[in-house]
Amino acid sequence: MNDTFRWLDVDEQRAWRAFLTMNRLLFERVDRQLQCDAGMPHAYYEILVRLSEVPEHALRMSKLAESSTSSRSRLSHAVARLEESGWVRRTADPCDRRGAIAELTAEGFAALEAAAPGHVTSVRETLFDSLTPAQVDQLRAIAEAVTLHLGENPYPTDEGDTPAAEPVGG
Amino acid sequence: MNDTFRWLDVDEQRAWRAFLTMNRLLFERVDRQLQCDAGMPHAYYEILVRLSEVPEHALRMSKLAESSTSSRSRLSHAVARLEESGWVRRTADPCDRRGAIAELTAEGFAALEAAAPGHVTSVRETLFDSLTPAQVDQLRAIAEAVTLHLGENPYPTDEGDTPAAEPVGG
DNA sequence: AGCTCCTAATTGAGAGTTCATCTACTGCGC
DNA sequence: GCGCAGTAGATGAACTCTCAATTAGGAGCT
Repeated sequence: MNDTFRWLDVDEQRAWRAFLTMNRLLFERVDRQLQCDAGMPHAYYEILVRLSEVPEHALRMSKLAESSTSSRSRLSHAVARLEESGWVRRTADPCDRRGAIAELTAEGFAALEAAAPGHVTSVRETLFDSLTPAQVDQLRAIAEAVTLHLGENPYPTDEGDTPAAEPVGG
Repeated sequence: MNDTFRWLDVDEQRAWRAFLTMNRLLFERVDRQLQCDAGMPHAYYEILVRLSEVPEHALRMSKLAESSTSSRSRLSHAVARLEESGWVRRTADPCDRRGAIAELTAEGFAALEAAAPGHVTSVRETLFDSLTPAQVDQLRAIAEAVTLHLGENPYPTDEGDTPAAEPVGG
């Protein structure tokens, strides 16, 4: 493509392929566990987590999309589904009537609390149990570097809003 | 879940969340690039890569599923689509008539060759350009550890078969 | 007011994945 | 040969995601 084009060298190839394999296995398991035990895919769990960490358990759709690294369209569909399940409620924003506010319901919070331990366990078993503390730190540094390089915030939650109440966030 | 249940500690939380953010951004870009420029999602590109690396450019469906870390069902659908595009051909296995053999066509190989540089460029830009060589090595080690811990082979291609011809594998 | 441009969010179609089910064939024991 | 369990793969429905189009409201200008 560029005049500086290079194939991946041997180390990069191995890293990329191992990374792909890890990702498929990891998210396959995490997703399946959540789907079975909590009735929702991981993307939806994340949305509930974001809401649970915000004052009033409510957030503008656009903010929620940012903080869950989700497209607006995806979020619309997701919240529609979560609303059907009774876990989220949508209300109009009184200040800007274009906007909608998604709010975690009591049932949604309860579902999250019920799902969290199983989810954390599966994350621990599939990821952290394999790694040394040094590797956990390396992984964080790598992920932060990549995300920042792509011009994004690695921790979309920390954008000036106040933090969590419960440690539900897996 | 266990009597040894623990929440994620602060370091683990940060690592997990940064990892999630990186993954979404990374695969979103890689997938979009391939979809736009080559007309296939990354999962399908991987299937073509696996076939291209194998003698005769042909493999039993079940072997192909293993080596692309894919479920059988997914592979069936995927190969059906790839067959429509004329990139893969399916023939019956003469030895075991339950089996089917997927074979990369000349058009499929050409499509792969055409797609490879753009794909490698996007992988480089979204991942490797952000990392030091040491981090590339750390990432590989982490991915290998996790994959092995889950009882799988980080490099499903290297299972005793002979290796690649062209460096198409991004 | 009227017009244009922009932002917020929803909607519907199309594509990919998963799950459960189904067909076809193999291999083994009776 | 017959039955039966197990394997290889395909299939259809349900679900999620993406993309493009659409609705609806705000902001600024004349």
